[in-house]
Amino acid sequence: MPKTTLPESSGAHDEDVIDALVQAAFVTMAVLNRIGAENDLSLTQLRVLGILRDRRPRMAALADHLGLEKSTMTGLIARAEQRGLVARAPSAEDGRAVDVFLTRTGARLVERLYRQVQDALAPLTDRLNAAEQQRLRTLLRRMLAPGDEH
Amino acid sequence: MPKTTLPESSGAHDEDVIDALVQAAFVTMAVLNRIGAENDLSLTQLRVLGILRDRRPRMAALADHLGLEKSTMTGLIARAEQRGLVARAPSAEDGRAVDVFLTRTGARLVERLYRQVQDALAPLTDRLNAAEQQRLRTLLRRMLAPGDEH
DNA sequence: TATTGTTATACTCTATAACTATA
DNA sequence: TATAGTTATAGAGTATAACAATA
Repeated sequence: MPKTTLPESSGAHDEDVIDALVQAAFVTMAVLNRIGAENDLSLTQLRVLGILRDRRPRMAALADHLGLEKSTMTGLIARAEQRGLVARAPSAEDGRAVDVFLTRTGARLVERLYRQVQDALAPLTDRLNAAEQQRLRTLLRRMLAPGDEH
Repeated sequence: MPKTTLPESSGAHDEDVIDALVQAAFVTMAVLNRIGAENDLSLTQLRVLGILRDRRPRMAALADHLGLEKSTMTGLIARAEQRGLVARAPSAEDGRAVDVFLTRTGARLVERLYRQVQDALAPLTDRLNAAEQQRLRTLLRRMLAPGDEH
């Protein structure tokens, strides 16, 4: 039986794969969090921008995607809009709905953020050689694969 | 060149290992977040409890470990204390310092949370067979290994 | 009636700055 | 003087409840 799951539960235990996964998640999120902070963005704002990178969803779809309430999205998007990163426009199809999308400025920022994330995480993945990276990617993808669960 | 890093950047791209890592991190954090919410705990509170599982740090050490300000810790611990999960006691060695530790109730909760996390993530890791899980664990550990970076 | 989005309200998380007490 | 912790304050993120407009 492993003794640790929460990331800081100390060091020399017989961790299982779940412990390693949780630890990797915390390390990764810490990096994303730092990059966000350096750009005055919360993790949630980072995610919003990531979604909008290649989509133009409605408020409700955004909230759904993030697992947040509609009312939370209103504030989130309002703040991003005030900063000129995103914009809102009434939907053409549904008079009640509002589309959200990146501004030019927002799109440029997203590309910069993407490179920053790559650069910040590369030192970690580079501890593995090319073949190992490939194996890791394959395993993670299979683990995250949607649909059938066996 | 991969087109996605931020987790919701859509589906069928030629993701590299960093993309897979980030996606895995978001999925894992979503699970932790949900379990926290089901127990009325934020991710940060979850981390605090995890640290205290086998430690009795001072406020400053806790803040350091979490990458937060001392003043943030004060509120965090005060709220956990009001709920009876942790307690504070003046340090024996340093008249300025305050030790933090789990109460009996807090310790029981941590064990329950640990099992919940295991149960919630098992469906993901179980998509891999035993040998693959072992390989994944090894790769993640090597990637996260502290110290020498090659 | 049901859905989309916003507003009002309240609480947690977070940082900065100023403070107290001890070292 | 420097360090440990708290308090005061302010802003972001979050949810719930009530609401307006549209479907």
